[in-house]
Amino acid sequence: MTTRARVRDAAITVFGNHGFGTGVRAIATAAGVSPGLVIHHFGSKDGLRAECDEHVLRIIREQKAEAISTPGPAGAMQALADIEQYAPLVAYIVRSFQAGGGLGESLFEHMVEDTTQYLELGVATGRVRPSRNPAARARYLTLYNVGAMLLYLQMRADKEVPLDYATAIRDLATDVTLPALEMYTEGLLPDSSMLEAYLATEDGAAQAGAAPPEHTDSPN
Amino acid sequence: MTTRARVRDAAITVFGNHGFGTGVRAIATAAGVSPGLVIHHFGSKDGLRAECDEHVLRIIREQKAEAISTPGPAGAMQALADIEQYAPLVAYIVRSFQAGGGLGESLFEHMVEDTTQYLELGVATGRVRPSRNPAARARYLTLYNVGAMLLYLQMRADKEVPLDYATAIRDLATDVTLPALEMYTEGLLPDSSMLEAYLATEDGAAQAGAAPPEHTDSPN
DNA sequence: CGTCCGGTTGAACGCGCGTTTAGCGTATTA
DNA sequence: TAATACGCTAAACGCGCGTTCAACCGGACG
Repeated sequence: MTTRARVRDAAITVFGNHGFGTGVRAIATAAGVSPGLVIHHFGSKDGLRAECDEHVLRIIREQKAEAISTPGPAGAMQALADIEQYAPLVAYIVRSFQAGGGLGESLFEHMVEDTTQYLELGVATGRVRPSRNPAARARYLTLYNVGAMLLYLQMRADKEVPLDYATAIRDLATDVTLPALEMYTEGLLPDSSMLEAYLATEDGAAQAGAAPPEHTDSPN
Repeated sequence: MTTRARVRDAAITVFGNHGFGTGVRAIATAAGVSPGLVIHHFGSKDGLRAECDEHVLRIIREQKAEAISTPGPAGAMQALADIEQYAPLVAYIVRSFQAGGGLGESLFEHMVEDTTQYLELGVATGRVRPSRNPAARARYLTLYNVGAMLLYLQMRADKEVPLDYATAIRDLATDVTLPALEMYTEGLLPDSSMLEAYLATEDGAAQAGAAPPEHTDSPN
């Protein structure tokens, strides 16, 4: 394994555990090299960061991103099996979302796409109710599930300890599964008056119009 | 208005617009004073940050936090009226959630409490379906709505421009209202098999057991 | 064997950070 | 009026940051 790759992997781990504010010297120490060599290989700290982003994205694309791109409580179960193995990657990704950079947005768009296909399949096989605007629903579900997970992890990570993502996500699943399933099967509102009122507005009609305008209450 | 308060308010604005990494000198310039005076008044940068947290929390408590503590698409509408006025506070709060600190958690717990009462009222008046575990549902709804909003705002804020929170939140409402209302009224799953399967498990029974074990499908 | 060249080091540089300190000006007080 | 306390500034200090640079080392090559 080349030194360059060793530095890159060490950077991913250190960035993930301590944030992008960590100094080059700490990364160099973790990789067992000198600070100057890091700059020599990657040009600058930003260059290193960019190469880390690229590498993480490449790994995820290779693995088809199944572990994180399947939202909802169903896919989360089997994802826990892999998450221990990819813990440094997960930490890095969480930091990337929090810090802004392009990687978070890129991953998010992938997840939206995967969710869209996942929901389409569910609708086709009758396991998911159809929507007036499938694209908006897929984006909504992705935004809410990813956002909630990030907030949950971040509130847990306030302690200095690097945080065990596997157990944290397990705890999240424990806390969330019942209300999520309730929501998914029974909804929140006892009747459809609010939805109909919204659909009667100009905005509501426009939003629903992006999908087939006819709407069926029961699938199959 | 005392100079101390002017520095504090300038710090809230600058922290909100450019993050907590901003230097003391920038805050001092924004407040029209010297860097040394900032330290002289607040002891250290952390002391200043703590006083900002305290001040923000006090303002929100005074205003009963109605603008941000009522989740769901209903309360968000009237909140937009006030949000322009409190834009610096909102920016600071968003930064606080992203950066960790105690303020985010504190606000979150307040929101959970408010959501609990809000949902209880809705259930009592028949406008919201009852839950097997109202506490878990309130926490779930708060976590998901706050998390989604933070993620949405943060992905929008990637540009250097300070970001207009009023229009951003309006856009979020536009994107989310239809799928959210669909979800709230019709759910996602066509039948209750998954929910029943989960309730049959040990975990599911334990989670549902925290609420009154009998469950009614229709309110009133 | 001599030469060269890429990988690597350790020391140094410049910079901006948070913070300290000495001193100034002004208003209050005896 | 003289003394004092306080708000405030300007300059500096020490530190850690990202980055640069001269030198070194070991193997490839003529």
